[in-house]
Parts: sequence; C-alpha cells; structure tokens
Amino acid sequence: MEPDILELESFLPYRLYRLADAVSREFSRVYKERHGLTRPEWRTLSGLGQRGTMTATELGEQSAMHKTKVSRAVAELERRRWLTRTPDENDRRVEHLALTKAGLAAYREMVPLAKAFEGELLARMSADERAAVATGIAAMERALEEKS
Amino acid sequence: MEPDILELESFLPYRLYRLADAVSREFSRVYKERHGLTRPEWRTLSGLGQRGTMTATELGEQSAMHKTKVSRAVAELERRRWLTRTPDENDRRVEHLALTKAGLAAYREMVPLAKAFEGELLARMSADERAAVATGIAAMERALEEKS
DNA sequence: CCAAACTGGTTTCATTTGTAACCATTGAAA
DNA sequence: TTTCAATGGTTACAAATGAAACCAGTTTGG
Repeated sequence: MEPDILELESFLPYRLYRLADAVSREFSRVYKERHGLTRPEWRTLSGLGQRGTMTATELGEQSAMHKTKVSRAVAELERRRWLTRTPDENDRRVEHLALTKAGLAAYREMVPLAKAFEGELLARMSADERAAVATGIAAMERALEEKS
Repeated sequence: MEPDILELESFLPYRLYRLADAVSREFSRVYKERHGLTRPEWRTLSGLGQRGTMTATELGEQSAMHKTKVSRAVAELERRRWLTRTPDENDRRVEHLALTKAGLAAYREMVPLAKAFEGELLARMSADERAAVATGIAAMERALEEKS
C-alpha cells in the first residue's frame, strides 16, 4: 500500500457512491416500470403518502431535494391528478399539497413493493451484518453532520 | 409503525443515497475547486494514476462508469494534455491511456487531499463504528451482487 | 407608512447524464 | 473468402439536474 497511491476501490466516498447508485438504480426499476416515475416524483409521492399534507419547502427538507426538483415533481404529479394544491389562508405564497384518491392509490400500491425490496436486500445478510449496516450508516451520517 | 406507511427517513435505499450524495458532494469540492474537474474526470485521473495504463473499457469497469462518461472524461483530460492515447499494436480498436507528466502531477497533488478527506471523516467515529462501516458496506455490496 | 431584506415557489439557461444509434475493426461461422 | 455477430469507442439526441435570476407576497426597521 504505497502512500502516494489512492486505491479507488476501497476509497470510502467512491465505494459509498457506487453502492448507493447501484441500490437506487435497482430500486428505481420498481417505480419506473410501474408508473414511469422519476426519483424526485417517487420521493414526493412517498413523502405526501407518509405525512398526508406538506408544503413544497417541507417536502424538500424531508426528502433532501433541491427546491427546483420539488417544484418540477409536484407539477408533474399535479398534471397526473395525483395531488392537489391548497393555498394557505394566512400566507399566500404557501401551498399545502396533498394526494388525491388516485395518488393515494398509487402510494398504497408502491409501499409493499418498496418494503419487499428492502426486505429482500436485508434478508441476504446475517443479523450481525444488518446491525453493522445500521450502526455504520448512522455513524457516517453523524460524522458528516459534524464535518460542516 | 403502521404497515401501510413507508417511513422515508429510515428507508435503506433513500438513506444510503442521501448519505452518498452528501459525502460525494462534499468531497467533490476538493477536486472541483482545485482543478475544475467533474466526477468522471476525477475518477479517470484517479484510475490512471493508480494503475498506470488502462484502456477505456478497463477504466469503465474499474470505476463503475458508463462508457460514454469514460469517453467524455478521457476527451477532456486529453484536451488538457493530462493523458495520451496509444493505439494497440494488435487490435486497432483499442487505445491505451496513460497520464502525462502534467496529469501525474495533478494526481500526486490530489491523493493526499483525498486521503485527508477520508481520514477526517473516519476520525469522527469510534473504532467500533469504523468497523461497522467496513462490515456494513461489504455486506451490502455482497447482498446486492446476489440480488441480480 | 415605506423601502429594503427575506421567503415560498417557479422559470430560464447551461451543463450533465443516459439511451440508442453509430463507425470501425475483429472474430467466428459457413 | 464472405458474411454476420460481437466489441471498443464516439456521437447525437432527449431528459434530468443545478445555479442563478426571477416573481409574488411578507416581514422588518427607520
């Protein structure tokens, strides 16, 4: 292990990114093939299904998306009539977003698929490994927070 | 924890992606600010620095990049005169890529920065946590392999 | 009050990306 | 041989993304 060489295959940022990319790509087939959703759209659907009602800003915070992504995803789901916007009483800049019946139906259909995907992945690991995954991810999240 | 609700914040693919994205984005500042490199360009530089000489196909395999990304990254590094192409003797479709002096200099400058970045991140964790990260990532990589 | 700073959200534009088609070359098969 | 499938690599086109400008509206300070 020469000190002036970087071994890409074991470099943490690279490994992490490649892993996340592969998992995400694999999982995206679930919602892409089913309904032709993009990732931002899926996250929006998922966020609203989980919480019921949110503003675009809240959505962005919850699902770690830039506001332009949120804006575009919301526009597309609205076009499909999967969500509706209700202007806020007090602040007319704000809109409250909620799923329609159709949107909720799509959400209810997706949830078990998502859980199954995650379940299958975890099922290929030992209990110890699953614990390590949980600990490791939490540790990295925390370490990253501190870094900034 | 209702069974018909998916908690996005603890959903593995989402969490993993968000984490990788944040780490990668943070790290990208290192090479973006320093030389204005994109991620594919950085990976190309890194791969060639590490292995010395590679073909575009090998580069793609080593660094998990689609061949169009490789092609474009190589073209850009060539434009900067950081790498050169040498046609293969036996197979005229193949080119062997290698860093020039300038490319190697850039590589040598980047390596310690990359290692420092990774080191700082790991330094914010306990030894147990670092072990969990290693075990967890390896487990996920393996589990994902099996899945397909 | 009123101007300036700020905030929620959208749009514009340039860059990045992925897919598919493509070109040239090679290998295998008839 | 000649043809046909496969392979290394590039290019063209469409879609996804990010940064910054933008347009309401709202708040703050003088």
